[in-house]
Amino acid sequence: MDDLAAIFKALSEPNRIRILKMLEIRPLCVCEITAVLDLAVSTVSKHLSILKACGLIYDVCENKWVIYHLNRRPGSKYVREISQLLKNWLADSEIVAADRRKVNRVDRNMLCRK
Amino acid sequence: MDDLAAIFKALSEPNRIRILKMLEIRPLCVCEITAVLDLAVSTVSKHLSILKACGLIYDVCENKWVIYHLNRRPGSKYVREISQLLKNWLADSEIVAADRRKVNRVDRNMLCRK
DNA sequence: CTTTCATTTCGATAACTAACGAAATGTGCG
DNA sequence: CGCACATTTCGTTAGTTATCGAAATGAAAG
Repeated sequence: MDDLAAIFKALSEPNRIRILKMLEIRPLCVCEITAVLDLAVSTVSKHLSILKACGLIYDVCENKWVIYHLNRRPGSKYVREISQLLKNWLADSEIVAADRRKVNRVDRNMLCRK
Repeated sequence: MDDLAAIFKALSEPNRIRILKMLEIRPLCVCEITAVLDLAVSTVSKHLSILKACGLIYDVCENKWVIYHLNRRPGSKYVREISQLLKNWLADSEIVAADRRKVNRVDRNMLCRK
């Protein structure tokens, strides 16, 4: 019950939904997500930790980046079934479409090498 | 997007999930739900207004009671599909089982006539 | 082994939420 | 009409959350 409520809570924040919809395009590092959402890095990191804590996403260290992936084989049946619904939703959302265009333009090598 | 987030937020509160699972048994008035959850009436009324605002439940005035019903034909596809999942979940939850036993014992005529 | 830099953690603040009791609302009955 | 009573609204309080910038962490590269 509390597990389930925690999953719903994770999904109750529009910025976190945007992150999940972005990750459907491709795995992303923190700085790429930050660039798309236009929030402070620490804020994005916190959102990611919440999504990760309930199993919606997972992360992999790669070179100097932490790459976040959509979890396509979740252990929890709640996560599995809700993720499946979410994948089919918001295809017509203008915000999601705009985020995805930005995802295609953004490149961690450009963003982070100063 | 914000609609969807609002639905997830409504579902992110354990007491509100309990209310939805109770309403699967039968429609209930505010005082019956209050008796089962053991919260202040005003708190329960607020939870019900949140569930109603996003279309998960609806209410009907009947005599001196306001009877809340699970919305089994939601207009929103989000509500429809999430409700369907929720109906199949938490069957094994001890809290839900206990609430449902209480629902079967509770009677608005006994509760409210003093 | 020190510098660089992506990320996380910390500390602070403002906004929001759940909870309560009391007051207001509204409905049915005498 | 006016009373009884179920429900909602209001005002308050305590706890939580989203956000930021600064400091800490940790890993790769010179």
